[in-house]
Amino acid sequence: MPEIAEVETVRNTLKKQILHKKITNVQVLYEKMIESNLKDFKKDLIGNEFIDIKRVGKWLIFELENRYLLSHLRMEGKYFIKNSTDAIAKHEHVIITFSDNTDLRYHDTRKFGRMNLIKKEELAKTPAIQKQGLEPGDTHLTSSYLLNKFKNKNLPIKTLLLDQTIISGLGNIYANEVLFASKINPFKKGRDITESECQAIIKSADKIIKRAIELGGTTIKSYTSSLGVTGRFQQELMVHKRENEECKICHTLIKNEKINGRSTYYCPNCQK
DNA sequence: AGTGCGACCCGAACGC
DNA sequence: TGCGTTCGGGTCGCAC
Repeated sequence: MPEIAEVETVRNTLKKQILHKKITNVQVLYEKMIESNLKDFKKDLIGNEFIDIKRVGKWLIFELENRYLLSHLRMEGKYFIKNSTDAIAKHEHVIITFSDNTDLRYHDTRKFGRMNLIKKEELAKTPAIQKQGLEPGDTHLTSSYLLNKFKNKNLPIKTLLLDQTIISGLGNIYANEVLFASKINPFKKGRDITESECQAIIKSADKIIKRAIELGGTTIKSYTSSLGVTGRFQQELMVHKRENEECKICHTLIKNEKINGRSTYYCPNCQK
């Protein structure tokens, strides 16, 4: 399940593989995946080339001369490079063919991912992009910024960490890990979060994301990035998916409870 | 405005 | 063994 570290890994691997190659064909096998006009999607891609790949939060942004192709992998979206002559595999929904007879293929078992081809000037007013908050590692992400965002909130901190308009890029796995590293109980209300807890969140989010990127992300279920790289961060998970296993710090059993419908793993002793 | 929750998907895991 | 049911994950949009 791609989070910011996975998306960054995909971005880095794809940049080495697909830039400056002429697009000769586009096949869309699952039309609902494309949020923009389908005919324009094909017409505006064919004959052009990707000149860069950027990222905002969990959104991948493929840059063309006049357009941006926005791509969100949601939980299980993956990109593969294959030969155009290879048979189309199950769950391959969008196939972009280059003039050297290789394909960029988007694969998504859950069909949750979305793509949107927009004119460059539309990027700033595209809601999904425009409302993204600050990323871990951004120097503007300070404790006063977070305190201000949390101060009137009655929602649990776990839910607030998943709100992309506050911090951009944390998903369920890293939200659980960040709270453990910060020694904060996931049920604690936003308005009760202190300045030093904000500092701890900023520090651990940055550290955990950097480490996860270093290790190529976190492989849960079937997730692999475009080069078949297997994320090794999973081995470093302290609480996520470790229900009823011992806390690696104090040996208390890790709990799993739902917060706003999302599995929340925490150590009831370390995170009081 | 803030909050809660169903819808979108389908493979895996689970219950019987 | 096989069938039916439940779950999960990020985001959006709607209801309150």
